[in-house]
Amino acid sequence: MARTIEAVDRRGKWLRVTMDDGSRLFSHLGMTGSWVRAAVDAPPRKSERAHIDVVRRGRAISVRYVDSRRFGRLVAAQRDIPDWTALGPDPLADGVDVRRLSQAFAKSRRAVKEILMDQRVLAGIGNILATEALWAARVDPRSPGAALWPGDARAVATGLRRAIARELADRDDTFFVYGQAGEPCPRCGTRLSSVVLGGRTSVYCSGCQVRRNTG
DNA sequence: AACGGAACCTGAAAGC
DNA sequence: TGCTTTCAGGTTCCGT
Repeated sequence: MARTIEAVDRRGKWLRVTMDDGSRLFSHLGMTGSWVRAAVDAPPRKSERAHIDVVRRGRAISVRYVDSRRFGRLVAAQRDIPDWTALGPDPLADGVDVRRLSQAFAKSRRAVKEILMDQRVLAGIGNILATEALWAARVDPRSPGAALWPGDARAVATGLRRAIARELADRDDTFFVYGQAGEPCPRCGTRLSSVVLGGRTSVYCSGCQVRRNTG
């Protein structure tokens, strides 16, 4: 029953644990999930959904999967699952390719923010990064992908890289516009607006994020 | 195929 | 104080 973990890797919001017998474990944290290390004999914490006991350098450790909202997923499989294989490039591991972004935008009339959050285009871009990147690029999140101007893909790519870098630096969860609707735009002072796209709140500045339109 | 909207869950915060 | 409503860092499903 005991197996040896051969590799742990991440792609976008998915984590993959590969065992020496080829079996795999996939984990997605959803909105509220987390993995927490604990003593093997520690009682389950609130909202604990699963646990894995491992031996590392001779010491037993328990890793607990906690997820109050239960949107996360934990999947055991013998091979890679479609949720994993369908993922686009990972921005950190593979970089953000301007041409790929540009092509994804060009072939879709969906709002640019929804395209950015499509995990097949880039893996791991969620509401925060998409919101921050479009603000940085001065692009209105409602703009149809196919209506973007030349140079927009590059600006959005740059915005994504910056937003990711900021998140990694972790300034105590401070964002330029995410969660700041009603506050002044840090760039031009206009009151930040909010609109729902694909069921997700999208904050943007009507003053400096220009809407691209077709025709 | 593509789009908007609801559904899936719980809990913290805001509103009354 | 306490009950109700709203909202949340994500994804999937369903009807049009």
